[in-house]
Amino acid sequence: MKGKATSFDIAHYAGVSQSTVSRALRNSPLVNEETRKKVHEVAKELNYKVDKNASNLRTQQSNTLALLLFEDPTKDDSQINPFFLAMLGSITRACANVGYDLLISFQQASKDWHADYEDSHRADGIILLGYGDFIDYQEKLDRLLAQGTKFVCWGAKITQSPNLSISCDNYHGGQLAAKHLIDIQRTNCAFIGDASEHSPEFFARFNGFNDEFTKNNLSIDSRKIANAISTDESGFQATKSLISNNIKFDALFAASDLIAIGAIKALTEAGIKVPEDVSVVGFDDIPIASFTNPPLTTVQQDTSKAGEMLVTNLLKMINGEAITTNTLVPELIVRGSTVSN
Amino acid sequence: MKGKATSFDIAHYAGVSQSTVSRALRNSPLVNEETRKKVHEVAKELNYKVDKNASNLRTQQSNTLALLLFEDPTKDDSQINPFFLAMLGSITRACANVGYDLLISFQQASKDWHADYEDSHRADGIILLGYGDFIDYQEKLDRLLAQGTKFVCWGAKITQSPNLSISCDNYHGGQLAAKHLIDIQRTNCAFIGDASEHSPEFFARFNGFNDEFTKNNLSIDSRKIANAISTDESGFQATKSLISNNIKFDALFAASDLIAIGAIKALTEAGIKVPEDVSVVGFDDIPIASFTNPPLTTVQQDTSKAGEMLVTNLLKMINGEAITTNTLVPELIVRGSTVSN
DNA sequence: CCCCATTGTGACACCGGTGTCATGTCATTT
DNA sequence: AAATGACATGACACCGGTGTCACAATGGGG
Repeated sequence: MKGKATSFDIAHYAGVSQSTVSRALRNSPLVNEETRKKVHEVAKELNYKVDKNASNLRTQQSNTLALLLFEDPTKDDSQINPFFLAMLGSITRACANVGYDLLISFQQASKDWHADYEDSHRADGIILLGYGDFIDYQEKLDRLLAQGTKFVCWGAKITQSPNLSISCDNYHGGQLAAKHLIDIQRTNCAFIGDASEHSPEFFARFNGFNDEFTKNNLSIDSRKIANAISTDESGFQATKSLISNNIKFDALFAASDLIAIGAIKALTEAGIKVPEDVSVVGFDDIPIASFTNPPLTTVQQDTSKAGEMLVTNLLKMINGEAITTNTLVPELIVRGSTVSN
Repeated sequence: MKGKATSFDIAHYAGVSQSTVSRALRNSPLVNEETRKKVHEVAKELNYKVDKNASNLRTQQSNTLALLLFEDPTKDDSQINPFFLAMLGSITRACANVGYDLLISFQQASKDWHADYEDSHRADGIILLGYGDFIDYQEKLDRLLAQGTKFVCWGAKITQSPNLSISCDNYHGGQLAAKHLIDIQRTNCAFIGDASEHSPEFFARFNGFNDEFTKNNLSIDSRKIANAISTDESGFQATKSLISNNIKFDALFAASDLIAIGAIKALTEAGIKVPEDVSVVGFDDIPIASFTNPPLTTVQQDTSKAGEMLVTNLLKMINGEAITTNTLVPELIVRGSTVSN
């Protein structure tokens, strides 16, 4: 036997037509039980596998989803944001559970990525994963929308069609962090992240945090807010600049765990003790979080559920079903960076 | 315009035949420069993208690689081994660099996974990634080999065709760990991992380690060897059992960082100080390693290079070219778990 | 005994490209 | 002016399945 077996080969050996082979292999009720068995037998013997390209071409669907990962451009090229890595893992699993393949691709925001996968019929739908800043992509997202491409977004705000966007309840997460710090009486608080609508996720976290403070007749001093993107390096620099400007605080809320890790490093290097002098709260609960020194108190996003939600919602869209949930409830995980034991 | 544009639509609007469109879009030298431009113009206007299924079907290749990840069965379902996650990231990048798509799939060792992707023409080649224990898969690997499926393996020993296997020089890595411990005069050493050929990677690490000790007229007491799979939990339990058996040692070599992290936890809980009482060396240098308390001294595998090597070697195989390198040189990273500063 | 419904199967068009071969045009050679 | 070749393009078979339609065989009801 040269090359791979085709359905014609099976047909030949099973003594039926190619049509029947196709039907039998897909367990169509139209074929006789006996022929069905026979065909399956021969197929197994010849190690036959349906050619996905042919099948996809004919049915016009691929049973494949594409995952596009956008990264902070300043990131070291070999390191991926651990939160996304965790999401990637859970999305992969979620896809496997529903029998879909997953295509993965890293994208530069600048590139002409939009819809490439779905347009070329490589995937039935697309999952977009990037830290917050989707405003730059708005135009491209609009185009996807106009083209009728099926996609879901993590964290982004898509005003025209809010269902496309799936995210953790970042506002509530911010509140949780604030409540905790108020509980432990650390109310002179700094914020490291991006308190502007440019980063919708970070902004929501900040707003929840800030509103909770306000509700308790407290406030965040605007001088204690420093910008950072989601890397430990950026968090390190931002915190260092606060310290060197001689700004005092006894608590610090970081918009992400990586930022928090950088912040802890900056504090420690400056001889400021965590949590004795400054309590630090992060956001995400990345795997590293429980291994830092001290272990990081953080607002947990359940990546496992998140991945599942992205996949199931996308499939619902593809199948024209209604989407019911698109928000994930975060949870506060208290560890040693806020309270010593 | 209903549905997506096809090459016939382009042909119609550009006033040429469909054949010419196909040629023009692939920049065939056969078409006139002017028509080429015209066709590209129309294609762009209609937002045309080549249908990959049709194209792949005709050319019998997919420009896609498949990555199969095998995991330790005892693993928590939502957590992926960080080392593999890092590899996944680098493989993804390496694929992107050479213009290939990457299909990702998690597999149970028991499942009938072999060659599914390549047989069904979804991928041109397969990358197998799993921690060591490929002996169980030998039969399946043989079948892949017999079928002529193109694939590469991380870490596995494939005796019939050693080029298929790509790995870090685990033996040398073990030597590095041993040299370091001997240097700092910690020679009463325990080993946690699997010192049997059942886990080829762990076994090689142990052998390198052990041989280096022997070379220096030292030895590893066999009672100080405990089995563990590559999870922190398993490392924790194994170390705990050594301690509770009242076995004394002043150094510990763990076959992987996760094991080392579990070991440190067990030691700390038992009131044994790292590194003052026991120096701990891991293997892999996963991202967490530098954040543990104390930071972990470990043998680094350059995942970035590893991913690249897997991809380029696989492509060489697909294209029938010779493979030159299949070994990665590890490097010792000294941190606080062996020497205090 | 004829009609019609049911069941199982084969023939065939079709999905949207790619590659081969044939054809046509024009400039160059003899 | 006829022959040769280069260049540009169109027609068409083909990749390997899927879905529709036609048709044969069987069985039950009128």
